[in-house]
Amino acid sequence: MVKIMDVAKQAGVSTASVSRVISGLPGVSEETRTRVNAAVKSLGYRPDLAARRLRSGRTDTLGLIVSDIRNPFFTEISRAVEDVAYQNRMRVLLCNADENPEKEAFYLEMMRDENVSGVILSPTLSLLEKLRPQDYPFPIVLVDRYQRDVDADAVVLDNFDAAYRLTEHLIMQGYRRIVFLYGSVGSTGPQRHQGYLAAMSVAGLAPEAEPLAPRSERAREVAERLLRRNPLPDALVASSGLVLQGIAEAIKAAGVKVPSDTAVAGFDDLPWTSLVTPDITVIRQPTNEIGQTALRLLLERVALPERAVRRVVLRGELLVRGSTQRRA
Amino acid sequence: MVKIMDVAKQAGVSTASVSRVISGLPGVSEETRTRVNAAVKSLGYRPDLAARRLRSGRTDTLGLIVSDIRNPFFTEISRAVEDVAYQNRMRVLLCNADENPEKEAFYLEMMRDENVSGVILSPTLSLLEKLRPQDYPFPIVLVDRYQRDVDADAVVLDNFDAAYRLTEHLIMQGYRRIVFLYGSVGSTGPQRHQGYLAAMSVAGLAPEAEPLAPRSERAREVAERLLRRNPLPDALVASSGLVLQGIAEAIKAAGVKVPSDTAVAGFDDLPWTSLVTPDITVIRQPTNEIGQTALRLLLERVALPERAVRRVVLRGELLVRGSTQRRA
DNA sequence: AATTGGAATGTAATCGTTTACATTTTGATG
DNA sequence: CATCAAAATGTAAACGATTACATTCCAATT
Repeated sequence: MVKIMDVAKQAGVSTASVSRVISGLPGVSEETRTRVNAAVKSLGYRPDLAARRLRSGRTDTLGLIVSDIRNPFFTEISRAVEDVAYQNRMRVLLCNADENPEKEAFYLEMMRDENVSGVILSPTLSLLEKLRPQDYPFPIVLVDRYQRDVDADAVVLDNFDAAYRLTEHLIMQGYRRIVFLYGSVGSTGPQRHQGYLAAMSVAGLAPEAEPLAPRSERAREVAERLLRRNPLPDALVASSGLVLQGIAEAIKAAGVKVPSDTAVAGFDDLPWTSLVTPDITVIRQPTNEIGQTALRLLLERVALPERAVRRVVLRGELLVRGSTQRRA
Repeated sequence: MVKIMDVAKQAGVSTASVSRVISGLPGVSEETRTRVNAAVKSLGYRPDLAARRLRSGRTDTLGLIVSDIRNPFFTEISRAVEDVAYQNRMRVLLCNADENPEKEAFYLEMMRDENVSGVILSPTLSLLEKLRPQDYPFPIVLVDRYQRDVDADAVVLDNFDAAYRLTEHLIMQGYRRIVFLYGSVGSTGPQRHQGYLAAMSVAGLAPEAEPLAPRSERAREVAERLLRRNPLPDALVASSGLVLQGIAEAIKAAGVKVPSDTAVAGFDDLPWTSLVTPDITVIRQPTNEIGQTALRLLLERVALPERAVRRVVLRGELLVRGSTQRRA
């Protein structure tokens, strides 16, 4: 393995100069710079990261802990983060907590050990409720999930507003008995539930909501039960892509006509929502922007640790499609 | 920051003993072991990874470079790999090459710099064609994509067989003019194409295939063109989930009846394939098994670098659904 | 009681950089 | 040409662990 000393000898300079050149520090003559670069290239020198990190205390590494990598929402965010990090030549440690607080804790410890510069995190509710960012030696940026008393930068959807508009849309289309199915273990589900309640209340309609575990199987069971009613509910609204999938399965199994028997709407513009017949009205989340913004916030925070906490709230986009056509 | 020296003092032993205890090495009395562990706990000591890696040359880190994280196939594999790694308390550096050879090269260099113990890689075709695993200081396990003359462990689907069986199924259902749409820039597309050709040839049918760039938009364009024909093709078969999605979009836009006008089938059991009407016949890849096997192969290779190269070929599962019902 | 071998423990060198500090060089100025 | 500040360069001390090697301890054996 070729070391910095070999490069120094080859270039006829000291190791300090070599270090300065490869780290892009100032105070090196143009002459030495080119000599060193030549030596580096000719010897194929690559600095030892471990040594460098040990001495400098820096790692140029960020952590990204998502709660479920299989959820396309987080996949998109990961890609966006990854992409911006690549442009900044930073490393990203991507971890999948699988909605499991134990794994989550393990990975946060790992981030500490790895001495990362910062972490982007979509916490489980259990963590969110007790999270104290100041207990960690690195800044944390929350994505997707967030609670008002947590003292960390965050970038989230305006969940209340999005659910409100989605519900409002259904009401304007003539639907009345609108049932809201939401994942109750996260923080987004309940927030969206509030938006739904508000819209129903403003319209003077009676709300009916079904909290459930955020698994598509559970959503399917609940939806199947609802679809055995007589009369059928006017509309079923899902608080997430997963719940929406469960509803779609139940609808297909029950042979219910959409939207004439029952309308359907939900969150997350997953590819299949526009492939089924009829295609489904959804709130699209700006995943790309969420990911990019999160990384930007994190980098800024790393640069200015004392700056005030910032919260970026993004607006969802209502994509009106066939599943919520105006009631005859 | 508390260092190994502090722990040693607290426990009344030397740094060497502390090191042995925390590394789980033999040759330490039960007595010291408990004393050290107590000191570690009471001081909240965490060994410095950089120092440890510098001195020991080990990193306990694996690399996973997928070609497209947004593709659910790779997401599933990532999750499986992650999961097994978590159980083995190993770190995983997950990178997304985005089907971009430049990014891919960058990440491979990064793996070298990070001194990882091994890498799981789904290479772009461009890399696969010139890949020389022996040029890298770490073992490489290929997933999904592979070529016979590459000298690396690999775990892949039996692409030929899967495409053969899928085509054969269509033929037995009474379809004749079966068009195969496949991504021609990867290695899997062409392999599946071969399976299709073989099945058609055995049945004495004239093959017709459309090579295309592996983007759903391209697949959609091609499918739309095919669906303007008169008479319509008997069946459209996709070589991947992405291509299948394009076909589904085209079918929906053209209002073609499936399977009475044209049948549809493809690869990858994506959630939406069973949500659309009719649901679509596909080959399911054992993603979980692929990921787990890849990691297992890698760990074994790390342990026994000289063992002969191994190639695990897994069988796809044919899921027969409504889109290929027997021709009237 | 002396000897011996193995286990337990300790000492100190080492991993390959970065960087504080000291030194030399350079070019401008009086 | 002496002086001086600024720029360039070099020397050597960190960084915090692991580990080769030396030493001590202990019980068993002669």
